[in-house]
Amino acid sequence: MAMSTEFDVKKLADLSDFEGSLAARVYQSLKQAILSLDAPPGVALRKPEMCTRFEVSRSPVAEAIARLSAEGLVEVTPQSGSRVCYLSLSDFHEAAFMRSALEQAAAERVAEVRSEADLGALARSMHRQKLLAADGAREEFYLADEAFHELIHAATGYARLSAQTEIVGLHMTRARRLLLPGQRRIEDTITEHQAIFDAIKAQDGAAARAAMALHLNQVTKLIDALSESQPGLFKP
Amino acid sequence: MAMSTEFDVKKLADLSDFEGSLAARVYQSLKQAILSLDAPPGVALRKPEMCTRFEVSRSPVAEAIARLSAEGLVEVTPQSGSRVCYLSLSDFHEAAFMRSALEQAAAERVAEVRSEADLGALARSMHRQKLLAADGAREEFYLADEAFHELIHAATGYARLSAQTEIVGLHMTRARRLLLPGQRRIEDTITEHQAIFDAIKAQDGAAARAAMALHLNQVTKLIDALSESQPGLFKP
DNA sequence: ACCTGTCAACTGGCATGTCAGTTGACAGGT
DNA sequence: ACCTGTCAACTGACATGCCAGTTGACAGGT
Repeated sequence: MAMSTEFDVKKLADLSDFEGSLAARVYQSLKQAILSLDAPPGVALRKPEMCTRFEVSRSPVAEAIARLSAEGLVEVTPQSGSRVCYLSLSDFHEAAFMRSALEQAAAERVAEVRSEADLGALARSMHRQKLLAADGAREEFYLADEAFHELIHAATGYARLSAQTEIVGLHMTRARRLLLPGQRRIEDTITEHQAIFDAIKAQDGAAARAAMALHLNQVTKLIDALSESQPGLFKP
Repeated sequence: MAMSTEFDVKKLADLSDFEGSLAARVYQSLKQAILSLDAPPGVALRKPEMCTRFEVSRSPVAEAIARLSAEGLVEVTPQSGSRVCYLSLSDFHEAAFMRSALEQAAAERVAEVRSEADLGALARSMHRQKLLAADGAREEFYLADEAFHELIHAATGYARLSAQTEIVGLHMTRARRLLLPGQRRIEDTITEHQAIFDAIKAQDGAAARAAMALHLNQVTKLIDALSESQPGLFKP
């Protein structure tokens, strides 16, 4: 079959990699596995298996799965089972729409209210991205990419914005893992980030919004192309 | 003291008013109480009290509080207690920012993709709002107001948008309860809704976005004025 | 009157016991 | 071979038991 229905719990990150309550750590470990597609869409999440894997009881596992269910990454059928949600093109589009709405608003606001310190942090991030791209450090560039967006969220002065943006965009983040970014896409990303940065520097809110919209729309284009070349990747 | 620290559990809605699992029902009942300010900010949520009130065990109550904590309505101090979050002007502004971002994007999209059926539903909603306003039915108008916004969310075709908008805007919704809308505000609301509707009808995305921004900004203005006239309502 | 150390009552986090609904394998009839 | 009724194994939901950390009242020293 095209998609495995089993899931090796050994791939789950150890709880010691996270902090907080046991339930919070189980949640983070599972979310990481789901978003990285290590836990493939459709796979059954067996609580007893998780309990032995993490060496915890069912309580923290149940709470973690309940939270993932509330966020739409896991679907729970009462008295039957829990499984990782299938990839869905409509879920992706919806997540992309909501995330884009929040990020456009954030970029526009940051352009208007940014401090010199914010601008400096963003400039350092741009510099770092270019260095990593030149080194071909793809994994680190991915992290720097995310960090750039988080810097923009932070510069709005809204503490919860980053977390909320992540939640509404979860289905986009997961689908994005299907794309293996080549050197070309990395360079395009930097160009798009540069446009956002320039608009923020110039305190041009409308331009920052437009540049952010353009940037996030690239992922949508790539996913749409992928779904056409590989029908069956996404559920109806 | 200005704000009660006790909370009469008798004000909680019965679980039979909701559907789903016990945990889901407890969650809805508590959320309703928090958003309506029946559960005043800062009040301690005592689990044993809830258990006797709802006649359930601690499990569903714990899950409900965990979810409210994840959404930011309740703050949990491990081994100490859980309390309803205090009203915060910054939380309000943040929620208003995020909700406005999503609603502006929704209004813009609906203006562009609306069907005739969508337009008809919105027109009926406008008509109903005017009738209720003429009757002075304030509580029903409040519900019709919310329904109008939900119709716009639904018309985007994005199934989760409405729920996500509600979540990111929770702190705005709660603070809004401090405002007792007079006849004047109701008429202003209708005027603002009409502007949104007209722009959607005219398929003018930019106008719909602007009208929605203007509409939601009114609440911010009123809350800001309230916080100035009554300092101490909001925590630092 | 004011600090301060003690301790009992309370809290949330976690482990575990129990139960009813779901499901899939399988036996038996067609 | 196919349909079908049965049932055992599994699941999630909920109840309950236990423990450690927190807190506030209070006694005793200053």
